[in-house]
Amino acid sequence: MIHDRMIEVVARRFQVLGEPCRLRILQQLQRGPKTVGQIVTELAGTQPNVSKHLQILFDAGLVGREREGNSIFYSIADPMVFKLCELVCRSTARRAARVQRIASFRGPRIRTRRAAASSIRGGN
Amino acid sequence: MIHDRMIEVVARRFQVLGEPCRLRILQQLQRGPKTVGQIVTELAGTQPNVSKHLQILFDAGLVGREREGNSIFYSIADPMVFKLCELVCRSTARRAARVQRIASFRGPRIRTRRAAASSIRGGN
DNA sequence: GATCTATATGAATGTATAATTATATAGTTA
DNA sequence: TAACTATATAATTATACATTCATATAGATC
Repeated sequence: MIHDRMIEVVARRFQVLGEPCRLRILQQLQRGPKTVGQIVTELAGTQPNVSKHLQILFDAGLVGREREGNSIFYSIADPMVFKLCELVCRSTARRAARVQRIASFRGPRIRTRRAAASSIRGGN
Repeated sequence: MIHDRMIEVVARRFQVLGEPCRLRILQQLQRGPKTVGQIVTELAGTQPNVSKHLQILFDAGLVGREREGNSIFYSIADPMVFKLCELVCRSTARRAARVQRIASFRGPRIRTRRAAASSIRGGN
């Protein structure tokens, strides 16, 4: 059970993780610290864009940074993110299997009462 | 390690969870299935808004629904979300403790080289 | 079938956010 | 100090998204 203020904080965290670019950055950092330039190169993004995503990740406490000469090294500050991703991946896989079996289904408007009664929770 | 296509899927999941209203809805459903009307009342939101959030949660496979007469009962379809929230909460608490100790810190621009060398990862 | 209740959906609007371009800043080296 | 490298930031634009209001739909009851 979560406080009302805490909900906003948790939501913000999820929101920060809800961007493919940022997940890719985190994935890259999983192997070890990297400079902005390295990330830009490997991700084939623009430097300002990557820099902003890194700032957002930093503000969220997900990555840390350290200057070394001219470069700045970013690194994973909270390995929790990988556990999160693993959980989501597992659940996604389960869901994919379910969808395969049950096939696509649009919503309750189409549904007859009998169909509703016979279907299982989470049924699409 | 995650596929490139999978990253988009995972990001979408996080994005769906990155909305306070939706987290509140999920929290309500944790105690058991509820109708849209019940959720609207307890959340003090508008009916169309809650309905849309429910649709998004449903499309993401996080909740299921079943019609019962005139009402539609929504329920948790994937309890994984609560594990996710728990992980985030724990990590947030740790981070809060750290921030307390280190105090506010704006970014690397202000930082001298010495400050950078002495600080720890994730240091704000 | 008309009306009522519960829920979903479409259109309009405001707001947040990602991407891009141009520029500023910090540190290094000559 | 000037030029150079690496990174951050400001301004702009485009797009996605949440919210609201009005309305449509499905089922129940009369």
